Amino acid sequence: MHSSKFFLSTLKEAPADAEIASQQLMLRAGLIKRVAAGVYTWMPLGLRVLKKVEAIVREEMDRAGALELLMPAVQPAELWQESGRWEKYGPELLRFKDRHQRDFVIGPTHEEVITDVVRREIRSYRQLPVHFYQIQSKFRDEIRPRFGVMRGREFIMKDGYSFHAGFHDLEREYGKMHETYSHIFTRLGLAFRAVAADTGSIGGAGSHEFHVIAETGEDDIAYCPDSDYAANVELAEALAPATPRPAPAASLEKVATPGKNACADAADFLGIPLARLVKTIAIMPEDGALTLLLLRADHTLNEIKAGKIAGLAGFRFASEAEIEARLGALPGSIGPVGVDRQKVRVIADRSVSALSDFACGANTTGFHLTGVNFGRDCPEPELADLRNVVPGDPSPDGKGRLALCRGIEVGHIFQLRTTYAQALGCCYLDESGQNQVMEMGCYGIGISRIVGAAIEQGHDEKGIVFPAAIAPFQVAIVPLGYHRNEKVKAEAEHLYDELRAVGVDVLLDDRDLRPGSMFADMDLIGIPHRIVVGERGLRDGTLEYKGRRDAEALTFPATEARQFLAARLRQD
RNA sequence: CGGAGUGUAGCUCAGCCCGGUAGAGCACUGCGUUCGGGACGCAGGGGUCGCAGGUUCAAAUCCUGUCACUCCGACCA
Repeated sequence: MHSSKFFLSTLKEAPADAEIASQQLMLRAGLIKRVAAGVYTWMPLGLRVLKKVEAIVREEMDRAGALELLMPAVQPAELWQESGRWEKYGPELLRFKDRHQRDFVIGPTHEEVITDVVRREIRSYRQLPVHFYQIQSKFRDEIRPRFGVMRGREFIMKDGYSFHAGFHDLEREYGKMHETYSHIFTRLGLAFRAVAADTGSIGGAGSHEFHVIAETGEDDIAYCPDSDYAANVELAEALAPATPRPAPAASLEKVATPGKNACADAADFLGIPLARLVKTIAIMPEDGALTLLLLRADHTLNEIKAGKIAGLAGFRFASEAEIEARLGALPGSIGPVGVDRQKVRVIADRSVSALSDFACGANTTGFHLTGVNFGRDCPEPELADLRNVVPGDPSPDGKGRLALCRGIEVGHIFQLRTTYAQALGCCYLDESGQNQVMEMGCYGIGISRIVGAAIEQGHDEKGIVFPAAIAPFQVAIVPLGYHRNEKVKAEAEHLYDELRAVGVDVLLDDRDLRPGSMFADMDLIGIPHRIVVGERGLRDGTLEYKGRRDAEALTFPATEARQFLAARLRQD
């Protein structure tokens, strides 16, 4: 490709509202253009990157035996009503009516459509297993689209769905996909980690997320540097403290703490560490029975864990009015002492149960209690794992301590089991002629998000540093004086033809620009290898090479260009 | 959904407080000089100041409404 025939639209300055490096660089390099909030056009340069990501994903999925198909973005409401998600899926699901006033959605995912296809097509266990996948645009009406293509509303996803006669076969396919995903992200040149993830209501160990490690990631990942344990913080278990609760030493006292509603203020005022103050979070389960959750003030509530406790599914936080009506005090002054256990359920994180002589709200507005002890001052609470793990917590696999990092979720594999197959009646006849519900797995990769994640992981002050596998071009030829010097032009074109002939993806920058502008552009758009053809070098028959990450350029004989580059490209 | 803020040229922004008929840098067009890390000179093109009302002799500027976008919060006890 010649630059003059291509379309480069680079900017010196990033648009003001771009927040993170990848978003700024994608806009500056002209990979994408914003059309609306969370909606982007992929420009020719960006599309080349996207296509390379797609190609790798497609190749590995095909190799794993999955079959590509293409489902519609527009889906009839009936399917969503049948699965129950027409009601369950919130405002993220974009709904609309056609000219006949029939309800439709723009697909945020395709479990319903694929299950509908399979239930119509497959009758017998002899036809199973099958695994279909597609690479296609999705739409989710995110509350707050941000970070460019990282959390866009319209985005491109590879989504695959497998169907099985029996759970064992699903587990086999799941394992194969775990492996396939690892291959894919390795080939893409990304630093990633596979982490155990929440399985929601389905339960079991059947869900892993693949995260690209990056500071700007939106997920917290807990991992153990001394073992292979890794889990999303949503899921990572906070083990019960190993040390038993010390015997009570202090007496119960009620202390006025006017205006000290925030934990940090109250602890400070009482002169105790945050870890000895217990905060009380009032929630309202669906049955309307007020429930108090007790956490150490230095810990934070994990809502997913809380939602899994029997009776608490679908809870919401209690309102100030509800709290005052049931407990007689305002939030910030509530606690477990003196509440009527017949009417109010009290659940403590296991770390709270290991405390003695702690402080908490007094259920009198503006007062705290100190020297509180379970058993003595109030009944023992129910115990549960309610909190998010923190760095230094023991690893759940017993092999060291946890550390935290941030990750960008680029892949997710999930054992759906029979949830959708059951709802939609997706069945087969087994060997004995019995009707059985199919076991299902689903496997997603955020294609467009990967481009952002790769840039988040690979950039410097000059711009993008693409992994070789997904760079828009492998090699840039920058001729100095293309329009003034016939020799330079001839040598550049010769090299271009030579590289093209052996299948190298090369961009020849034949624009009539000053050298600095061309260098800056080639660096900004992240091309891994650069060859400079200049009058100076040609006088003694040399060209100049610089890798995108290299500090210095080096020269080599022009006659050896092809071999020289072949060696460099092999190292990618 | 709550809070805050921003809409002026393709991009980054000034002008608004204190009303007087729109600017800078980059980008773009032409000519010339330049040509190994985002050149310089001269001459140009481009904006109904988000939109709609209102106040005023006069509105980018003041007032009201509206739309769009951005940020923060939604672990608060």
